[in-house]
Amino acid sequence: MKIAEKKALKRESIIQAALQLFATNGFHRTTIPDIAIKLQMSVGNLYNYFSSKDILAQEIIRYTSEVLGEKIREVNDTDASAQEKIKQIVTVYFTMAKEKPEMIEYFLRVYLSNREVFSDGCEGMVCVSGFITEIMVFFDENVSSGELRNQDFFSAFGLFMGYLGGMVFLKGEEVLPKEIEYYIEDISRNIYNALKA
Amino acid sequence: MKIAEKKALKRESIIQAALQLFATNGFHRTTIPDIAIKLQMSVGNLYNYFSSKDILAQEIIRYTSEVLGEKIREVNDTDASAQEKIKQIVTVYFTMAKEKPEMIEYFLRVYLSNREVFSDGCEGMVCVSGFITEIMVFFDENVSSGELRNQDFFSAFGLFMGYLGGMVFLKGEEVLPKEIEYYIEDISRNIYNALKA
Amino acid sequence: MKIAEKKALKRESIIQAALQLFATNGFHRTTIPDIAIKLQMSVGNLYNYFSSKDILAQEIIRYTSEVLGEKIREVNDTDASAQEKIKQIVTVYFTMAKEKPEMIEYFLRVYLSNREVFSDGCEGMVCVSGFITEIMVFFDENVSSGELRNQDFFSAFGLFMGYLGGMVFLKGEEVLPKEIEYYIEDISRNIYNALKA
Amino acid sequence: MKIAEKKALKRESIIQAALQLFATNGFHRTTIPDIAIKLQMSVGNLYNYFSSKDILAQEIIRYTSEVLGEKIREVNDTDASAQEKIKQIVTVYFTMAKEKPEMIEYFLRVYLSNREVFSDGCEGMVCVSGFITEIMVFFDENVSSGELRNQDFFSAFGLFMGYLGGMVFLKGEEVLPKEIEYYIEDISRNIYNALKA
DNA sequence: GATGAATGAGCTTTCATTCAT
DNA sequence: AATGAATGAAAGCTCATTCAT
Repeated sequence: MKIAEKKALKRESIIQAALQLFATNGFHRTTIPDIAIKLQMSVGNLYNYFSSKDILAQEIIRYTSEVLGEKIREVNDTDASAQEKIKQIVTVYFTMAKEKPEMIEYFLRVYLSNREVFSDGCEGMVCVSGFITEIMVFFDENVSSGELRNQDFFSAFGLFMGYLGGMVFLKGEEVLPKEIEYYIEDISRNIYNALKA
Repeated sequence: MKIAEKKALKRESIIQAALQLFATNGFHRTTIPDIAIKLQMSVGNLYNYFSSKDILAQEIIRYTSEVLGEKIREVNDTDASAQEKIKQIVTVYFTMAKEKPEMIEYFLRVYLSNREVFSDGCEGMVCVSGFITEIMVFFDENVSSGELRNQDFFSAFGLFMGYLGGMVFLKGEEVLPKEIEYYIEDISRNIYNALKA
Repeated sequence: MKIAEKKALKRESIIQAALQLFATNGFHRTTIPDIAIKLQMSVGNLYNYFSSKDILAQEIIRYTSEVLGEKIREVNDTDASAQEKIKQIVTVYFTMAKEKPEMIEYFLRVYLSNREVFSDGCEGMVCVSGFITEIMVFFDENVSSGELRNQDFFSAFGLFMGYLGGMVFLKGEEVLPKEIEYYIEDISRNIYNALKA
Repeated sequence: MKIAEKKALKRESIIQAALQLFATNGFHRTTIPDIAIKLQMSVGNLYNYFSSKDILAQEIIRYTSEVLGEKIREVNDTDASAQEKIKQIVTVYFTMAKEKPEMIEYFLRVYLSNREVFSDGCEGMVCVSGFITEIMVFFDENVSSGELRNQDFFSAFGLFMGYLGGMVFLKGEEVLPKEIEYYIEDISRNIYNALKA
C-alpha cells in the first residue's frame, strides 16, 4: 500500500474516533488527548493529520454530510414516486439515527451549536453541501415531474432538515414514548402533504 | 420598593444580560466575568443570585420558554381557525426571531446543544414545558374541533419545533436569501397541509 | 439584664457555635456565613462582636483552655494521691473528648494546625495558659510532695498533652478498636510510671 | 537515563518541594503556583504528575512515613536492649525534627489537621503504615523478649506518637527553653518507665 | 512519522470583609 | 444593633498546542 493511502486511512480512523467522542460528549468536553487515547496514538502525531481541533471538527462534518448525502442519492436514483422517496429518506435518516447515532448527533449537537468552530472554513452551509445538494436534487426533480408543488427551496429544505433533526433531538432527550421507527409513517405523510402539488 | 422586589428585578436583569451573551457568543465562550461586566456588577455578587453558571443557563431557558409560551397562549385564546392560528404562531416565532433573536438563538444554540449543562435539573423537557404545553393545547383543541387530523402528538410537535427552529437556524447562518418574514406564507401553508384533517 | 450582660451572652453563644463548626469542618472549611446561619444572625452583626475570623478563633481557644483548665483545677483541689489524680485527669480529658468532642477536636484540628491564624495574638502558648497552668500546678505540687520525680517541666507536660491528644486523635480517626474509656487504665498507669519518683 | 526514571525523579522532586512549602506555610496557604514556581515548572505540567493538590498531599505523607519508618527499622534491626532502642528512636525522631524539620512538621501540621484532604485515599492510618508498622514491630519484639510489659498496642503507640509529636510541636511554637536534644534523656526514660515490664 | 512532557492563559467558584440602610 | 448585598482578589484546575527527541 502506498504511503499516501496509509495516511488517508489513518485520517479516516481519526475522523471516526473523533466523531464518536464529539457526538457523545460534546465538542468542548472532548479533549485532544481523549481522541489520541481512543486511537492509541500520541497527541503530537494527531496534529500531523489535522492542524487544529477546529479543523478536525470541520472535516468531520464534511465527511458526515457526504455519507448522508450518498444515502439520499441512492434514493434519488430509484424510480419511486415522490411520496415513496420521502418515506425512504425519512427511513434512511431515522435508521442512521438508530444505527449510527453519532452522525446525526454530531450534526445536531456539534455542528448546529459551536458555530464559532465552523465560522472560519464552513461558513454558510459549505461543509454540509453533500447533504443539501441531494435534498435539492430530490426537490427539483419532483417539482419538475409535477409531483411536488413549486415553492421556495428553503421552505422545503427547512421542513426536511428541521423536522427530521427535531425528531432525533427528541429521541436523544428520551422524550419520545415510542421507538423512532414508529414515527416514520406519520412524518412521511406530513412531509408529503406539506410538499405535494 | 420592597427588597424582595428589587432582588427579583436584579435576577431578571441578570437573566436578560446572560441570555444575550450566551445566545450571541455561545455558552462556553461566555464567561462569568463577561456577564458581570455587562451588568456592571461584581462576579461574587452574581453568585448571590445564581449558584452556578449551569443553574443560570437553566433559569434562562425556563424564562425563555415562558415568554414564548405566553405568546402562543394568546394565539390559542383567539377565535381564529386552525389555519389562521398556525400562521399566527409562525409569525409570532419569526417575529421574535427577528426582534428578540437572542431568545430563539438561545434555544437553538445553547439549550439544544450543551446538553450536559441541562442534564441535571432540566431533564427531558421540563424546562421548556411553558412552550410545549401551549403547542399541545393548540394541537388538542384543533384536533377536537375537527380541523386537524388526529395523530401522534410528537409527530406534530416535532414538525412545529423542528421546522421553525430549522428556519431560524438557516437565518442565523445567513443562508436564507430573503428576510425571514418572506417564508411565513409558505411555511404556514406547509404546516397546515401537513396537519389538516 | 444589663446591655453589657446581653452582649456577653451573645458573645459566648457565637463562640459555642463557631467552636462546633470549626471543630467539625475545620477552620478553612467553615465560613463566616456558615456561623451566622447557625446563629440565625447576620454576617454583618457577627462582626460587631468579633473583628475578624482569626480573632474569633483565638477567643475560642482561650475559652476552651479555660474550661479544660477549670476541670483540672478541680482535680488539683482534691486530696487524692498523684497516681489517683493522674487517673482523674485522664478521665476528665477522655470524658470531655467523648461528651464535648468539639473542645478537644478544636484543640487538635484547629489550634495545633492553622498556626498562621494564632501567630498574631496567641504566640507561644498564651492562649492555652488556662490549661497549661493547671498541669503545671499538678506537676509542681506532686513533685514537692515527693510523689513525682523532679524533671524538666516540658518533658512532663509534653507527655500529658501529647499522649492524651494523640489518643483522641486516634479515636477521631476511628483507628481505636475499643471505646476511649477502655484505655484510661493503661494510660494512667503509663503516665504514672513515667513520672513517679 | 530511561524516561521512566526521569519521570520518577521529577515526581520525587515535586514531593520534596511541596513537602517543604506545605510544612512551612500550611496546606491551605500553599498554592499550586507556589509549588510550580519553586520548581521552575509550569502549573499544567505539575498536574501531569499529580492529579490534584489533595493527591499530592497524600503522596507526601506516604513518602514521609516511609522515610521515617525506614529509620526506625534500622533501630529495630540492631541488637540493642529495649531501653537503648527507645532512646535511639527518640533520637532519630528529634534528629529528624532538627535536620529535616519539614517531615515532622508535615506530619503535625498538614496530616493531623486538614483531615478532609486525606479522608478519601488515606482513611484511618493507611498512608502512615510505614511508620506505624515499625513501631508495632518494636513493641511486639520487646514484649516477646520480656523487656516490655504486655499491654494494648494503641496505649503504647499513642504514647510514642503523641509524646514525640507533642514535643516537636512545642519546639515549633518556640516554647521550649532548651534545644530539643536536651530532652532526649528525660523523654526516653519516661517512655521506658512507662512501658517496661 | 511518532512521542508526550511542557506551557500558561483562562476558566469557574469561594469567601472574608465592608457599608449603606 | 442589625442586615445582607456587594466586593474582588485569589484559588484549583483544564487543555489546545508546541517542540525537543
